[in-house]
Amino acid sequence: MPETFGDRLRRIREEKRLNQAELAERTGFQPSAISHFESGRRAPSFDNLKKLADSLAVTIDFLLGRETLPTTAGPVAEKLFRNFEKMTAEDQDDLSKFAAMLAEKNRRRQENK
Amino acid sequence: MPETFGDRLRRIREEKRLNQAELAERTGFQPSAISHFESGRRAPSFDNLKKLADSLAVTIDFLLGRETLPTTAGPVAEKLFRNFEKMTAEDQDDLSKFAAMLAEKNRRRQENK
DNA sequence: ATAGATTATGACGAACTCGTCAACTCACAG
DNA sequence: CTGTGAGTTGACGAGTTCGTCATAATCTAT
Repeated sequence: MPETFGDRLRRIREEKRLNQAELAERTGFQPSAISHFESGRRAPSFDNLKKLADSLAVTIDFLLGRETLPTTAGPVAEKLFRNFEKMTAEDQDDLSKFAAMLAEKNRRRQENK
Repeated sequence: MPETFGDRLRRIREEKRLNQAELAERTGFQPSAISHFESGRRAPSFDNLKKLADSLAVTIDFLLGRETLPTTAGPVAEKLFRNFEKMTAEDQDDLSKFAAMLAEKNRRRQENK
C-alpha cells in the first residue's frame, strides 16, 4: 500500500517536531483541519497545499510523494539562501556550523525517543 | 503584477506546443476547464493540479512559480542545505534569523568603508 | 469574407473544502 | 481519581470546483 498524502504530511510534520496545533497556527488553520488532512478525510485545496508546503519548508512535489530533490523550498528557505549569498565566506562557515549543530541536536532527540 | 497561476499554466502549455483541447485530452478534462484555469476563474483542486503537472511533465512547484533552490553552489552551501532539512521548523526559523543577522552585519560593514 | 479551429464565458446540479465548533478518545502527570 | 494536552471524528452553513454542455468571441488561414 503506497504512502498516502496524509501519511506523508504526518511524517514530515513529526520530523519537524511540530504538533498539529502548532502547524495549524503556522498555516492559519484549525487544528482539526490538520487532522482531517492526515486521516485522509479531506484533501487540501490548491491554496492550502501551498500554505502547508510553506509552513513545513518543503516542496509541494515532495509533499505529494514525487521525490525529486531538492525537498526544500518556501519563504523560510529562500530567505536563508538569499542571505547566505550576501555574507563573507567566514560567516558562511559559521552559519553552516550552527546549522550542523542544530541538526545534530535534532538527531540526538530522535534517538532518545 | 506578479505572474498568476493561470499565466504560468498558459505559458508552459504554449511552450510545449499544446492547445487547450490537447491538454484537456491528456488530463481528462473538458477543454473549458483549461480555459477556466488559465483565465483564473477557477483554481484547480489538489488532484487536478497533479494531473496538470503530470501531463506537462513539470513539477508542481514550477507550475506554482516557486523558485526551486538552490541558486547557490559549493560544498558549504550544500552542507547547509542538507542540514536545513534535518532540523525542526523552529530551528529553521532561528537559523534563518541568524543568517539575516550576519548578512546585515556585512551590509553595514560595506557602508562604513 | 467565409469557414474552421481555438478559446472564452456562463449556466446547471453534484460533490467537495472551507472555518467553526462540539464531543469524544487516549495518554499521562499530579 | 482528576485534570490537562493531543488528536479524532462529525456536524453545520457558506463557498468553490467538479463534469457537462451550450454558445459567444477570437484567431487563422484560404
